[in-house]
Amino acid sequence: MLTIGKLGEAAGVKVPTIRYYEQIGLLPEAERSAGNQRLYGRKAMERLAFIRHARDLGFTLEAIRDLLSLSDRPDQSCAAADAIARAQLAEIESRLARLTALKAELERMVVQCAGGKIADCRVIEVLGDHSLCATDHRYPESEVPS
Amino acid sequence: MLTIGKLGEAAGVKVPTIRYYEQIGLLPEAERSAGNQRLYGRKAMERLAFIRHARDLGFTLEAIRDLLSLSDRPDQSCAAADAIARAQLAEIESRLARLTALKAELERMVVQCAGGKIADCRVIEVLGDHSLCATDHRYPESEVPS
DNA sequence: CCTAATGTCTCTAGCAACTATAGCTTCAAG
DNA sequence: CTTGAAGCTATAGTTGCTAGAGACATTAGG
Repeated sequence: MLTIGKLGEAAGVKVPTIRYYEQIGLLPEAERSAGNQRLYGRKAMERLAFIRHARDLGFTLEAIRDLLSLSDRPDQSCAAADAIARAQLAEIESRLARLTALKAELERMVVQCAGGKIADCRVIEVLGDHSLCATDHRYPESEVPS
Repeated sequence: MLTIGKLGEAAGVKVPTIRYYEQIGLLPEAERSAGNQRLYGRKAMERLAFIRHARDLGFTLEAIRDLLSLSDRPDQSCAAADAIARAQLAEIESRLARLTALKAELERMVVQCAGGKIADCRVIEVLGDHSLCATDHRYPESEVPS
């Protein structure tokens, strides 16, 4: 049995985070030693590793909660797990597309900064004027106030 | 002069967000009408557009605060603005790389889910076992508890 | 065996960047 | 003149932790 510190070290999760996961019900309440310290066995370790891995993949704690409750019922269809993973994949693909566009715009900004004065700085200028950039702008010219 | 609702609509920023920006000092305190309602002119609109655009590009409010104070001193060198933008670019590049790796792993997981039972589900399995994935795993086998 | 240094305990508050709610007042349209 | 939308303030909630305070537990060294 491991104390919370050892578990955290082993799983690459900080101690307060483990206590937090217990608090919100992602981890079951741990056994306690005579001196009231939490003790963890292999099952807790595996559950924590599952959580950490899913977090690394960008799943929200809510999604992880769902996945964990699915994995507790191994005889059910895995369609739900598949759906959660697919949703996560779609989410990541959309973030990826967005970030790629942002990167392009930032690169343009940075390249165009000639190292002069603020008044001529493309970074400031581009940020201040939607029409200078390629990304969606949400208000028509007509609505710009006087 | 625009009321807060019109300004928000025009700039694509929600009303409580505008009040929040004022509260934390990103926007100056707005003029008020006789009935104590906020009124905004073109300068406020431009400042808000600047903030929204920078937020869209992923800059933190802190970075935006810095950029705004730079843009208030147009005679200074733009090296600082350039540095902020470059840092943001580096940050985005790193997130991009990470997301690309995650996407690959999620795709593998999803493809391998044969549509059977949870017990055989690759999604659950891969999440539960670090050794089945390609990403960094932070604890050596020797530290896995009994 | 005692002490000092860690480690753990609970509880509370804080972080970013908003979002939502409650209970008002003010404004614009009919 | 009334009604409904939009505004006001103030407070609390969100997600996923992280940091502190002050008290108890455990362990390593002398």
